[in-house]
Amino acid sequence: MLGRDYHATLADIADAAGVGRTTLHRYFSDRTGLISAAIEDSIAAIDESVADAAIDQGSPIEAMRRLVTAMVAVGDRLVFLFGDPRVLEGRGAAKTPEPLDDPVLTLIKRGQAEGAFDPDVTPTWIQRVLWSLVYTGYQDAEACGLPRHGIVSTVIRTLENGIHTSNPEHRQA
Amino acid sequence: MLGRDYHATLADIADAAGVGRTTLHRYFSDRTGLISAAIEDSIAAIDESVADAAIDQGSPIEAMRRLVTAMVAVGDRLVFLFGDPRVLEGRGAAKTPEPLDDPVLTLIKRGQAEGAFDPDVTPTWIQRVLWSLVYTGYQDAEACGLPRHGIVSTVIRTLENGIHTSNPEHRQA
DNA sequence: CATTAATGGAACATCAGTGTTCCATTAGGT
DNA sequence: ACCTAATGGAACACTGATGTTCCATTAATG
Repeated sequence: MLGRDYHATLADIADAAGVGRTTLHRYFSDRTGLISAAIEDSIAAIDESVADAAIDQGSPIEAMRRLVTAMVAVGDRLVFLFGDPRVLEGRGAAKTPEPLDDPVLTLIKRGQAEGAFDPDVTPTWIQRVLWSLVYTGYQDAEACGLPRHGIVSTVIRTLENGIHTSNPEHRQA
Repeated sequence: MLGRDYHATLADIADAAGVGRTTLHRYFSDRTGLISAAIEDSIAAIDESVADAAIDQGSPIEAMRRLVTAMVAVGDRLVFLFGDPRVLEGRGAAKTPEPLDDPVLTLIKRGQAEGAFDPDVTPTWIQRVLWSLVYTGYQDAEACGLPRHGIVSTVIRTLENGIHTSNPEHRQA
């Protein structure tokens, strides 16, 4: 719910959850409390999903494919956490939610070192592209009601090869 | 300003513009009036920039590169218009702001027909990837203060070839 | 069945953002 | 220098979201 609209009213949230607004306040002291709880929960869910992908094992390309699958699976949490930059704004250095960034960057660097990923761009850029395509794919699936595995395939395909047909003569000037 | 935060206070906006809140109300009847004006302005600016790119001419690949350059140049407007889906929500069928979608889709279809772009994904998907990478690149440039031409190159590179090194044996299973 | 805890509706004060009015000040044009 | 229009500050009412209290109702437990 908060992923779809970070500024959703507490009444709307309670409504969507099928409980009364009073009950919501009984479980979460105030709005920030609820947001914090949602953030914790999302980070935990994403962390678990990424951990399950075991991206430190196998070839970088296969690991990246598993990672994309894992990320799409928790797309709603990703949209919530990173869709609106204001969600994580207040917690800059305090509770860095990036135990998930680290293994991903490690994978990217490993892939670059092994010659699988483009070594001429920064690992951070690849990470952002990854996130960006997963986000786009997830949104697409949500909007059109497409099945997840199709989206995962498309995201992986584009992530790996871009939008060109796969002949190698087109290179940047 | 509205691009960075769609829910910015009118006082903040007036402040950022260096005028008083009263003056703001004198020029724009109400908040929706200001938003509408900003939307109109952004659409016009994007439209002009995209028109200048002349994406109906030249090879699809070159045209796409010019399009990316043009889009990054008006990145702030794009972030405002499409960053928060609620901006364009109220104006669904009324004032379709997609005179810019059409030429882009035309270019994509032309590129697919001429064998330049991946024919196995939908034009809409390519369009969303394009937008997504431009958005990501622009945000990156804003955050790190990078020069625009560098970002443009990186976006084009990733858009065309993905994150793989450019050998064609890695294909989806 | 009786007791207890949880629920959710209603009502309330509070606060922030908005839109308006009024007026003193200032910038621009003659 | 003078007149006019634009500006922006202060104050106000209004609205919607929030957080709180109180109480009737319901579900769960013995």
